[in-house]
Amino acid sequence: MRKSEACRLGEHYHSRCDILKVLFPMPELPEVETVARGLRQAVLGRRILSVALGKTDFIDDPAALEEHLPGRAIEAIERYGKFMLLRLSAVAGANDNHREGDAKRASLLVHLGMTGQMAPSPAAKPREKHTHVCLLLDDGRELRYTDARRFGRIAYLTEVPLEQELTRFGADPLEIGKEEFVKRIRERHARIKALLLDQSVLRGVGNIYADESLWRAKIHPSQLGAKLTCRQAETLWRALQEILRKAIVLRGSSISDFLDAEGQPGEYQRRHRAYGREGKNCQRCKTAIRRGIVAGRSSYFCPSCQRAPRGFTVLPLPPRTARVRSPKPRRAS
DNA sequence: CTCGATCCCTGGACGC
DNA sequence: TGCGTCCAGGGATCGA
Repeated sequence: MRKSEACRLGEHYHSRCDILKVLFPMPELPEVETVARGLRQAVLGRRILSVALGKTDFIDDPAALEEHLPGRAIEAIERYGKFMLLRLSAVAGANDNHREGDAKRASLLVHLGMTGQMAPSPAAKPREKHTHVCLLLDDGRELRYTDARRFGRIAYLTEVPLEQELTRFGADPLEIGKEEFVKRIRERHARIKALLLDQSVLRGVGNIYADESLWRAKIHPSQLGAKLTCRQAETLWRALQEILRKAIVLRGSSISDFLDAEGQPGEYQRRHRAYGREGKNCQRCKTAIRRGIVAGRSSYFCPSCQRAPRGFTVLPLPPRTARVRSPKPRRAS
C-alpha cells in the first residue's frame, strides 16, 4: 500500500532498449497512442499468470491487481485520452455471478504520468530501476510498468466503475467535430491554454501539443476562450487535429538524447515550432520564441505571431551562455 | 466559474 | 568530483 522498502523490486539498471522501450518525457495523446499500438502488437491475447508489485502509492487499489488480474487475458488495448485501457477477459471457468462483476470482464487503466513506461520484457531479464508492476504473461515474458516519478496511475476497474471513470473526460480531439469544438471553447472564459489542457474539455492534449497547435493557429495561450472569433477557433481545431495526426504518424515526441541503438523513438520533437524553443527564431517570422506561465505551465509562443492579451507577463530570456548544446559527445555502447 | 498555490516525486541542470 | 539547490510537470485538491 505505501512505500515500503521491503516490497521494493529490483534496482538493476539496464538501458538496452527494444523497439517498445521508448522514453517519452511527457506522454500525451500521440505518445500514448504509439505505446498502445506497440503493446497491441506485442501482448494482445496473452494471459496474465501472476502479479508482482513494487511501490504502489500510485495504484488505486494494489490488492485488487494481485487478486483479480491472474487468469485473465488481455483482449484489447485502447487509448482513451492519455490513458491506456487494457481490456481483460472474464476469469476463465468462473461463472459465479453473485460476485458482483469480479468474474466478468474488467480493465486495467494505465496513465503514464510524466515518466511512465510500459513494455514487455523477458521474465529473466533484470528489472530496471523504478519497475513497480510486473505482469507475468503466459508466454514467459513480463509486462512491466516503470515510472521514476510515479506521477502515473494504475487502476483495476470492473465495467461500471470504469464507465463512471471515463465519463469525467471530454471529447477526443481527433473525433470532435468543428462546430462542437468551437462551441465548447467559446462558451468558456478560461484561457485557451487552460481549456486545451483541461481533460474534461478535451482528453489527451498536454503541454506540448497545446503550444504547438496554438502556434500554428496564431493564438496566444493566454487568450480567453470566449474572446476567440469563430474563425480563430476553427483554425485552432484544424491545427490541433493536423498536428496530432502528424505526431502519431511520427510516433510522438521523444527526446533526441534517447535516440540510440535500434530503438525507434518518436520523431515529432523535430517538428516542434514553439514548445521548448525559447530564444530560437519563430519559423514564420524570425522573432524569438518566448516563454510565459499560463495555466501554471510553461508556455512557449511567438510574441509577434501570437498577440498577447493586455497584461500578460513574458519571462525574460535566460542568459545565453555558451549553450552549444552538443548532444552528449559519445557513449560507450 | 476561474485562478493560483500546494503537494506528489525524481532526475537533470546548475552553481560553487 | 561532489554536493546542495532549484525546477519541471499531469493531476488532484483547496481556498480565494
